Amino acid sequence: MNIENIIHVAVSQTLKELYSFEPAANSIQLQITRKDFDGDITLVVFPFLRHSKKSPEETGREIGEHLQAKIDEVESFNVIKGFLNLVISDSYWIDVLYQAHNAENYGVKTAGNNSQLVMIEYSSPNTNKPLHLGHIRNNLLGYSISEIQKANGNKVVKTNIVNDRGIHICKSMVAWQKWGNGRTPENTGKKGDHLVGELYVEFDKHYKAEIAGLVEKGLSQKEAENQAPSILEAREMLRNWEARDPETVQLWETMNNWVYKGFDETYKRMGVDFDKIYYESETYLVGKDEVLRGLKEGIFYQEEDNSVWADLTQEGLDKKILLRSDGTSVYMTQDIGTAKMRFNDYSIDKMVYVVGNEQNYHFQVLSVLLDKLGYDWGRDLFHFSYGMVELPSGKMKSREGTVVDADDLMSEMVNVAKKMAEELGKLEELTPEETEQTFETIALGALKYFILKVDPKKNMLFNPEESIDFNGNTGPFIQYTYARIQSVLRKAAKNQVTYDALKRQFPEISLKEKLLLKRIALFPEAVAEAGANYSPAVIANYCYELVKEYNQFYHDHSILNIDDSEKREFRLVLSVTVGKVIKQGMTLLGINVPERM
RNA sequence: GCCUUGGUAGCUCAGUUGGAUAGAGCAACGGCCUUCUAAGCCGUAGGUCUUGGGUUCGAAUCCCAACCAGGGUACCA
Repeated sequence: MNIENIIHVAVSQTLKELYSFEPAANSIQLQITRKDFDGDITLVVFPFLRHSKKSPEETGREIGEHLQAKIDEVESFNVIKGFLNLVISDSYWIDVLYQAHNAENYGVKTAGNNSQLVMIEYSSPNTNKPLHLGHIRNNLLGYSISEIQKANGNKVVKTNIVNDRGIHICKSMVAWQKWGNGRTPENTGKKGDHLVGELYVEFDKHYKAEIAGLVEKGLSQKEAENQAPSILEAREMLRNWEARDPETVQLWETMNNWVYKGFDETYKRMGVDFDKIYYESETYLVGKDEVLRGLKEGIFYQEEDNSVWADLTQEGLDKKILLRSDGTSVYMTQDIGTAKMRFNDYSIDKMVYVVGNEQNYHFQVLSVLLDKLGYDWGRDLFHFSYGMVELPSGKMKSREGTVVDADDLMSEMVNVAKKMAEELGKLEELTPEETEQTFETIALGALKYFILKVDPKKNMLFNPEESIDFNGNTGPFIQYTYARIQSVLRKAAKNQVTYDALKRQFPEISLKEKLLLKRIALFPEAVAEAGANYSPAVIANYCYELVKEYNQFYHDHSILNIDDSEKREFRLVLSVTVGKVIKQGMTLLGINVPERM
C-alpha cells in the first residue's frame, strides 16, 4: 500500500472520529507538497470546513494532530491557510528505496491468468510509398502503448494491417512496366519501398502531363482525369488483379515484397515489431461477405445504382457507403473483414486501433457497424486517436513533396549525434562498433523522446530546419544521466567500494535525497496512470522529472569521494535504483539506454 | 453550414480528480570544468493562461458565448 492510500484511509477515519461524518472518497484531496513548502503530502482541508465548523487553520491543526498520533508514517505537520502539510518519516522513504531496489521489475506487473488480452493495431502502411514522419509517430505510440499495457499486467498482441491492394499499388506497377526500365532494388541499390515510392511519383507526373494535354484538347478537368491513358491502364491492372491474372499477381507480389523488405529495415531500426500481420488482400473479401450478409438480413440497404449503404441516422451519424456501385469494397468494408478475422484468430478482450485523428469518424462508424452485424465486441473498440505531425509549412503532403522520410530522418539524426559527440570529445575509449551502436541509440533516443513526450491527442510541430535537440528535456539528457550512473558504478567496483542492498538503516537523509526518494515512489503510479490513459507522455515526463532531480542531487552530493562509508553506501544504492527506474521507464517508451556516452 | 479537437513565455511543450506565488526546455544574458562524465549545474530576463461572461471559499482546469487554428462531413485510404 502506498503512502497516499495509507493517509487517505487514515484521514477518512479521522474525519469520522473528529467531526462524525463519512467523507466522500473524492473529497479527500491529497497531493504532493509543493517544493517551497515544508512537508511531503498535503491534504486540502477546505471541503471539511462545513463539518468542522472551524477555521481552515484550526481544522488543519486538529486533523494533523490526530494523524500524527495515530499513524507511524506521519512524523510532523504544519498548516498554511487551508493546506495541511504532512511530513512523512525518513524510514518510510527508505523503505520505498529498499523495495524499489530489490524488486525484480519495480512498478511493472507481469501478466497472470486473469489478465486481459489487448490487441493493438498500429503502423498500417500503404505499399506504394515509404514510411514518413507521420508513421513514425504512429509506430512509436503503438509500440510504447503496447509496452505500457504489458507493464500494467495485460497480454498484448501487436498487429499491423498492410494496405497491399488497390489502385495505389497498381499505379506503381503500371509505372514500372512503362517507365521502370527493369529497375530493381538489387540493380539500383535502393531500398525497395523507396524504389516503389519513386515509381508512384513517376506515375503521378506522367498522369498529370496527360491530363494537361487532354485539357488543352478541350476536355474538362474531370473528363481528362478519367480518360488519361495511365489511369485507364491502372484501372485495367486492378481488374486483372481482382481476376487473379497470373502475370499481374506475380508483378504485384514481386513489388510488394520489395516494399516489405524495405519496411522491415525501417521497423527494425526504429525498434518496433509485430506479433501478427494482416494483409488487406486477405481480409477485404471477408468484409465484402459480411456486408452482403448484412444486406440480406436487412441491416443495410441498396441504392438503385447497386451501391450498398448503412443508414446510421438513428445513431446520430450519417449514411455510410459500404460497397461501391461497381461492387468493389471501400476502406470500411475492409476494416469490417479485418476485425472479424482478428476476433476469430484471438480471444480478444480489447481491441485498440492506433490511427490518426483524421479518422475519428471512421472508427465511430466502424464500431456501430460491427455492433449492427451482431458482434458485441464492436461497441468496445478503442480508437487511440493521435494528432498529426505538422511542418512549419503546414500539413505534410506527399504530392507536394513536403513529407519527411522516416529513413532519412533517422540517418540525419545519427549524423547529428555523431557530430555532437565529436565536438564534445565523447566516446573515446569505445571500439568503433560500440561507438556506432551508441550513436544509433542516442539518435533514436532523441527522435523517439521528442515525439513521445508530447500529449498524443495534440497536433505537434516538427521543424526540419532545426534538428531535434540533444540538450534539455530530451532523450539524450535522460540517457546521459543513466550513462553517468553506470560510470559511477564502474568506478565504485574498481575501487572495491561495495554496498549492501539489504540494509534498511541509513543515515539522516538530505532534502534532495528525499526528493529523489519521493520521485522513485511515484513510478508505479506513473505507469498505472499511463496505462489508464494510454499515454507514453506520462512516462516521458516522469523520467524527465526523475532525471532532473537526480542531476541536482548529483551536483550537490559527492557519491564516491566522501569518507563517510554509510553515506556513500546509501548514495550508491540510491543511484543504482534511479538508474534502474530510468531504464524501466525508457523501456516503456521503446528507448534504449547506453552504458556510456 | 453541421460535427469534432485544440488555443499556456519569442519558439517547442508540461500543468494530476478545480487548490498555495502557472512550470520546464530552446533561444537571450551572466556565472561554474585540477574534483564521481559540463549532452550537466546555478542565476537573470521573459505571462492579461485567445477574449467576454458564469459556477465557488478557490478556475489555465468545469459551464455558456465569441474569435482564431487543425481535422471530419455519403462511392479516397
